[in-house]
Formats: sequence, C-alpha cells, structure tokens
Amino acid sequence: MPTLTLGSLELAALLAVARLGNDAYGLAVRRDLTERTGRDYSIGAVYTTLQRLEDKGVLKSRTGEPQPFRGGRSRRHYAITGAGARALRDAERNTAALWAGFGSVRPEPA
Amino acid sequence: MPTLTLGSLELAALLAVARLGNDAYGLAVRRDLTERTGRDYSIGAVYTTLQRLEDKGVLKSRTGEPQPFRGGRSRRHYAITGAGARALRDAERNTAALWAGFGSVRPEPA
DNA sequence: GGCATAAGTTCTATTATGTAGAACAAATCG
DNA sequence: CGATTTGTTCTACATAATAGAACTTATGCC
Repeated sequence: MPTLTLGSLELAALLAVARLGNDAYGLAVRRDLTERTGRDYSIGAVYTTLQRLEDKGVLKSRTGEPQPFRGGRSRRHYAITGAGARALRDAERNTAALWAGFGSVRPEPA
Repeated sequence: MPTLTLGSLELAALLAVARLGNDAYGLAVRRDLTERTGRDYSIGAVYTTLQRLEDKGVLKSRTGEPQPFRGGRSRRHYAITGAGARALRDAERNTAALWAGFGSVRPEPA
C-alpha cells in the first residue's frame, strides 16, 4: 500500500469530524476549524479537503434530511471510517514523536 | 504580514535543525528526519524544504569548513532565526490546541 | 404564487508544498 | 590522476492548500 499521508489541513479536518460526531457537515466543520485553529478557511478549502479525505477512505459521507428552518437544505454528513480512526492514531503517535523531548527553542544570536 | 504557514515537512525539518544545533546540515537533517518520522525522504526533498525555510526567513545558513576525511567537503550549516523560534512556538501551541481533549477515536460501525 | 433570502454544496482555478533523482562539486585514498 | 565518498544543486512533477463564484434547495412573506 502506498502509505497514506495526510496534510495538515486534512488532519485538522479529520479531527474536526471526529469531534463533531453526528453534527459533522461542511459548514460545521468549517466553524470548528476556525475556532480551533484561529484561521479563517474559505468554504471551498474545507469542502475540497473533505472530498480528499473521502477519496482516501478515511471519511465516508451520507446525505441527510432537509432541516425544518429557513434555508435548511439537506446536509452531507461525514463520519470517520476504520481507516480514518487508524490514521488518527498514527498521526497522534507521529506528532508525539516529532515533538518528543523538545523543550524550548533558542535562536542563534544574530 | 501574510501569515507565515509551515507545511508538515517544513515543520519537521525546522525541528530537526533545532535539535541538531551546530550539526545541522543537509545530510544530518535527512538522517534525523528519517529516524524521527520513520519515513525515507529523498535528499532532494530535504534540500528543497530547507531552501524554502530559508526563503521564509525561519532559517539562515552559512558555509562551513571542509572536513578532514575522505569526501569531507564543506557543509552548509543551518540555524534557526528569531522568526524561526517564534514559528516553532506557534506550531507547538497550534498542535496542542488541535489535539487538546482528544481521547480515542471511535469509527462509525460499518 | 413568486421573489427575496438563508443554508448548503459543488465547480473551477491557482499557488504552495511535497517528493524524487539525476547532475554536479569537492574532498581523500591508493 | 582515477575511483570513491560526502555533500549540494537543479529540474520536474505530484499532491495539498486555498479562494470565491456559481449553483441548489429550503423557508418567509406579500
């Protein structure tokens, strides 16, 4: 297998879906991402990322029912797959290894 | 300022330079990266990344003296700049925020 | 009914990062 | 001086990040 890699936004989006659980759909993921990273991602950035995650098999999606309020059209709900859960565990382990034993950073004096 | 962002390999390479200190040069960074990530990066990938980090101002480099052993030509030594140290602190904080309160991942039953 | 408006998603493009490997350079050894 | 070793640069392409317009489907209201 050609080693699954996740970009940093992909990982953040995957985590957002994991956290949101049943409420994981495009706009909600975007809000979560904005809050958690402090950055403002365009809606297009979010959806293309979710699409890639689905292509990679770490997410799956289904179309929900329309919502009973103004503009409440049906949402595309995302959920983590088994491969996705594994990818998250791997990412967690890799991240820990990357930062392990790293105290503070001292820049060279100019 | 157009918000400095670092890709995942860029961050890993920056951390490698930080760790290696005075021994931070291309091949050593590559070795460190290989050990720490378990992945085998091509030498071209490493140097391109270091170059980009320098362009972004988080690393600076100087040419060292030739080494007194076979094939020991002069090395290009890299060091973290003040902006680099800040970037690392930011990355650390962002990473922590991203994973905060994240226990285990439960995939949806198929 | 039909238009304004709101929530959502899809499409189209472009730039930034990741990645490989050949080519090139400079040292020592025999 | 040719083989070998360490090290760096160059060239090219693949993948991921990112934006925003366009499109779709609801409800609210006159």
